Amino acid sequence: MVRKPNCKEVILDAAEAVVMEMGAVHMSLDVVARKARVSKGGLMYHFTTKKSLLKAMIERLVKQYYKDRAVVLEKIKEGKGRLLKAGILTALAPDKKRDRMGLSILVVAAHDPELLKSLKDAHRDHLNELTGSGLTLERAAVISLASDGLMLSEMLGFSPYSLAQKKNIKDTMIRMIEELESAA
Amino acid sequence: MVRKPNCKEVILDAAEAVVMEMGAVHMSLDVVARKARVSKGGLMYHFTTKKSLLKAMIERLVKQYYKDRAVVLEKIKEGKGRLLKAGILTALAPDKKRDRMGLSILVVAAHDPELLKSLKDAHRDHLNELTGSGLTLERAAVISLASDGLMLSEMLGFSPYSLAQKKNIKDTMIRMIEELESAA
DNA sequence: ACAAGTATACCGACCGGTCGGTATAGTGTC
DNA sequence: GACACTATACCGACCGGTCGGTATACTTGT
Repeated sequence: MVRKPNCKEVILDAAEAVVMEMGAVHMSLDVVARKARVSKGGLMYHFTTKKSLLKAMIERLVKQYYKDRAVVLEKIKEGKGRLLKAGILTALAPDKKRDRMGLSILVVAAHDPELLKSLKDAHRDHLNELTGSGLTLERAAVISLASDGLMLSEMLGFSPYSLAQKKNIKDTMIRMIEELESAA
Repeated sequence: MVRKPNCKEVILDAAEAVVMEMGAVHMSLDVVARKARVSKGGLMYHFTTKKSLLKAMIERLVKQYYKDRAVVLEKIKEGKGRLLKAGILTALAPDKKRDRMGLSILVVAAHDPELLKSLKDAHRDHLNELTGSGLTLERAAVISLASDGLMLSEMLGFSPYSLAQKKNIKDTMIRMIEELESAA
């Protein structure tokens, strides 16, 4: 009987994988346990209820979210004029993690929307940080909305854009905001 | 035994209401039937499987989507210079229907993501229509992304913006794109 | 005009299976 | 010996789907 050093993380990963493969509704505890190569008892040992598993999923996600945001804020602070560029680049960056993020949000939203509260707070915090860094609410919102839009697209498997197109789109947005910046 | 004149529509409405109230996962056939004041047998008469109900949900939604798009395209065609304004205004318009739309997408995505295909096609068509009307892909993408972002926000109950703020955001985006327009 | 037949629209009990959760006895590791 | 599990059995609730039956509306032969 091998002790798993970070069993919780393994289970969380498995849960995400299950959602990706079978859809949010079909994420049952048995299936997750099997995927994580853990007995059901083992799973229940770490997460006493399904709700606690779901909660852990978004909590891990929110944690990652804040970590990413710290990087953005750092970039914004150091390069004053380029703050928007930094913000948008990060917001629109194609990220493997973002896909998983979308999936986790989807499961939780489907099972128990109330659990999204902490994510909602993180989202609002992000907006506040952006505006606090000298951006007007509107410009921050544009960045935020574009980021959300891209996430939704990836999350549902939409996003008809090629990688090259995505780059062009990003460039366009940066130009748009920079022009606005200099006009103000 | 009263015959309902448009029973299918009533059931579809009920399904959406159930999702809104209890979350996507808890949308069972029994609950939907009860909500629609139809017996389970009655529901199964109209929708032989749950999948067919889900399919009907997004099909109705896609139909509405195309109807809305027709209006936008009309506006774009008549006022050449203001095409972007018209497009963006419609894309960002706060719409009660959009909320239900998001919810329906959420259920279907949770149950059987494959069923989203027709919506995906509609989404792509919309982009093609925008680019076909003289917009570059990038500008069309910005409109599209912002629209998606707003939908995601509403869909998950995010969107910390007040109505006045939303108006400002829209104005900002319009200004941004108009400036880009004149610069080109 | 009306009975007979047929298609349509709907009811609600029921079935097999799955789900979240509980319980319990046992096992290797620190 | 506490901890971190495995393995398995079980429970009640609920789920999607079936089925036999019934009420209503439309057609048709006479």
